[in-house]
Amino acid sequence: MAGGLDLLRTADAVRSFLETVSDAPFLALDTETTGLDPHADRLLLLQIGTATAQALVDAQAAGPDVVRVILEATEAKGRVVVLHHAKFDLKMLASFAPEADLSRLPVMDTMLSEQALLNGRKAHLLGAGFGLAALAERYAGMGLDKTVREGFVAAPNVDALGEVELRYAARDVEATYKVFAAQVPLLADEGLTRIAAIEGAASWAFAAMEHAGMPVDAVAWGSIVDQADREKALARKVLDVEFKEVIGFDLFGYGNLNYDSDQEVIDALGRLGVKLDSTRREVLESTGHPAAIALVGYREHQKIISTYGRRFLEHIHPRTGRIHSSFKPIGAITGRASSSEPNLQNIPASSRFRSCFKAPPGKKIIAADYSGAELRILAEMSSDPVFMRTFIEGGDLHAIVASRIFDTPVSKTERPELRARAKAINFGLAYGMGAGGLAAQIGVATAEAEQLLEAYFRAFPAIRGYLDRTAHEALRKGFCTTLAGRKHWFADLVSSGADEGARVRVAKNMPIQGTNADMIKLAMARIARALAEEKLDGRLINMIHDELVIEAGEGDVERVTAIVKREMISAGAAFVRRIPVEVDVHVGDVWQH
DNA sequence: ATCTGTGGCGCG
DNA sequence: AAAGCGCGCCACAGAT
Repeated sequence: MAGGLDLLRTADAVRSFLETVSDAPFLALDTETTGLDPHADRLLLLQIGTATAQALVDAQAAGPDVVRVILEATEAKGRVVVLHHAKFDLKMLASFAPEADLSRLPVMDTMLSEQALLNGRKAHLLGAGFGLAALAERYAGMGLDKTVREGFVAAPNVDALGEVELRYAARDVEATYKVFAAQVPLLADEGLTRIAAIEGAASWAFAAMEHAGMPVDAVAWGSIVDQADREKALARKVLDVEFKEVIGFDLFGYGNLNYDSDQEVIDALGRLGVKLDSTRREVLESTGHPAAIALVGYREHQKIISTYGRRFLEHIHPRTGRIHSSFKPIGAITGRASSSEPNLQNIPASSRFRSCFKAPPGKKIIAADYSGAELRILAEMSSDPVFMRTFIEGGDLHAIVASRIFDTPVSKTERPELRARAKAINFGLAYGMGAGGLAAQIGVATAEAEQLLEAYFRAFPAIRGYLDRTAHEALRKGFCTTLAGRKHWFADLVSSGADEGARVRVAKNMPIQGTNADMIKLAMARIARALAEEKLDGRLINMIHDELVIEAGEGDVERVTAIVKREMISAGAAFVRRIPVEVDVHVGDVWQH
């Protein structure tokens, strides 16, 4: 239908069209919808094609069969389907064709590919941004007028669309195709083909996860907030007494000090003789002053009320009754995903919060997390013999490290305080922590922390050698890489004024944190695929960096659990090849470890 | 009345 | 009172 702007209204017509482009190495796909909410808005158009021929499909007329036709066309030819910001279209398609197995669609995503290509070197871009219009301009010299989109929101059906809207819809497919065609050699040159494939494959898992949402017990959650309200009021009374000498009171007996204002708090504490230039918790606690201690308690209640208060519950969707967070698959420069509106990756770890996420009747919640992922990755990368042996034979790494550094037997019961120090070093060193930081972390003098670090690296020279080598090499090359080949360039850090120390710490940490992200994304893609293939009642509902949360039907929970564990381990083993990857699983009625 | 940057803090 | 990394959300403060 090149040139023309006819609408295809049946799945058969789409099949015929796809036969005319069967020589194309890949297909581009896009949708136009009446809005952004897959649980409320509708699919209007589905556009598919190449750089030279695009079909516009009246989605409502053609019906969900059109998705099956597309799946068949890609599978027969072994072709990928390219989308820009696939997660959005896939969510819309999931509502449109609930019976279709979208995990079978071999997706590549031009937006995620671009983010992988520019990770850490965005600053040099003139037309910055990852929107399709920006990419079309950069790669194909095509101008796209995104304001046309408003026409779709107002349209009751495709017949209400004008020539302008249809032409725009076709150009989006043309642009997506051309952008990807231009990205393919760039991805190959940078060694990012594998990463782009993982991101594309995981985009359905992210889409399905957002679409499913998290089940939350609003009543139970509300009672936590109610309790925090009461405790905050009590804490305020205590604070008013502590500060009574230096503040005023209103007619109702309330102190006029705003305990949420750092400035006012610092001033008031100063008048009590406590001189501070920060109100961070450690600082307040270190003073030992009862007013400062009381502030710490007040802040805990205030944190619950503000960040995890009733506004959190406003994210419950009116139609599904669940919380549909928004995930950015590449949300961090390390390659980690991030979550927002609401952030489901920083729910307080205590069971009183987590147990509010309850499985509906007949379902269970599976929580599966990589055990000690970052230290295993460090062991893999450094080939440290003690780390490797400990993970291979199974043993308490923190205790073994402590025994070596302190030259005395340590276990969870024997000298546990030394084990705790070793644990702090183990985690801190991978991020480039210095003696000062370690001293603060474990509460010793800086000189003592220096000796500890020295003892640590004497005992594990391979760790120091690896970290120094990888940082040095990264700074020389201008980028660092994960085990799967994900790259992070330092250009943006440099232009933002980060000193060499900061860049060294990123160079040490990003490969570790980012490899963990590579692993779990590959696992997510494979899990979504396997669960669909086995027709099991199981779906991803959350991911928290090294943990996956799955909702499963009671009858399938054992098979789902086995698949989740198997795929997480095998995905980890794709990159961590010489160290066993372990996954801890917990099954229950609520989200818990 | 909004916008932006900062400090603080929840998570891994 | 941050020279341990990565996020997002909140309230405040100073700006427009």
